[in-house]
Amino acid sequence: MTDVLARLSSDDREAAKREDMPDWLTPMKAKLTHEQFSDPDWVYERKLDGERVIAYVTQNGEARLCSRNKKCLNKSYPELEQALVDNCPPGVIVDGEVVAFNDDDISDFQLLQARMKVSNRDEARASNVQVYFYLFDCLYIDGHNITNCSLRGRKKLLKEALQWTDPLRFTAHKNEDGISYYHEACEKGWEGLIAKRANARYAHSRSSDWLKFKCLMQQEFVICGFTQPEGERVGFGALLLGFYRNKQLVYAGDVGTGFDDATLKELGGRLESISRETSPFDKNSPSGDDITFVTPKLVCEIAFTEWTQNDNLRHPRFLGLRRDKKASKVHKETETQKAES
DNA sequence: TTCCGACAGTGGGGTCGCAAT
DNA sequence: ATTGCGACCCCACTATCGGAA
Repeated sequence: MTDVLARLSSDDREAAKREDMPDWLTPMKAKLTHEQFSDPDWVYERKLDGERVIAYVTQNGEARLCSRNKKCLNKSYPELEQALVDNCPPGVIVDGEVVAFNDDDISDFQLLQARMKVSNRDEARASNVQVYFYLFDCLYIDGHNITNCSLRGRKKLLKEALQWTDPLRFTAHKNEDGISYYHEACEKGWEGLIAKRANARYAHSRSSDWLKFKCLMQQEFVICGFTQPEGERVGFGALLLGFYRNKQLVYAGDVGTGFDDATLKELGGRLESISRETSPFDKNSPSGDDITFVTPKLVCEIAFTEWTQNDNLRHPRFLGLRRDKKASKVHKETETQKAES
């Protein structure tokens, strides 16, 4: 038994499988849940909003960065490639998230997108968007595939294997109090938490051994129009959403999911009956052949992850109609409103 | 029998690059 | 030169089916 694996429990040592380093391991994915919990058999990590990257550091000491869909990302993050070459032993596969932070220290996907286009080291140095690689798992080390070992065992080997210096960061976790940590996370403006079953092996699929506790935003919007359905879809494609700012309707993007077939048909019929030619929006109205505008009087509840820079919703989904709210009272909830007459 | 996981299909914002206009 | 489209990232959700529990 090698020194590296000697640090594992006897069960984990048995689970480690000696084999050549694989070219590709399908990344494990988390399932979304709305029921948060505290359980001592689980650990809780900060959920970072960035790009998933699996890094292969070969026996020759070369680093290959792969996206979730097997695309090579070395050109996007040359400084991460170099950091892995310098600080990770050869013959290791690690799993993590590449992120960029905004001024409030919140992982910011829009900022990261500005960095994804970088294609060499000079450009990376010149970019003012700094990226970090938060590692949270180790799949292969010291000639062994350790995906059948427990999460705790893999994390232990991960922590000891690398020299932890920026831009490489170890993803810390809490061993208890999932619920209070979740509330803390949302107050800080984090994207949420990932809860992981501490003794679970690494599954090459979406698994309920990893669960997303996402912090959600939710508010009402005015339905201002709809798009035509495509393919087998019935009723309508998406709803055009708006809110009032200075008594003008501002476009907040579209929502196209969260409906079952019955709702698509029913609501689609209702929208047809209140359709109109002119846009209810202010001068920044969307336009297009497949858009039908409606009289802005129906209000719906929408859950989403965040506002984008253009006043659009990210990851929106329809929760239901609101009958108890007047359309004219719908504002962006983060904006302070003057009293309306 | 019921439930769960995997897939396909629909929809979202944003970015880039290339082809058609 | 501008526009449109697909391919990437990040997703949520519904409907369906077959196998596990």
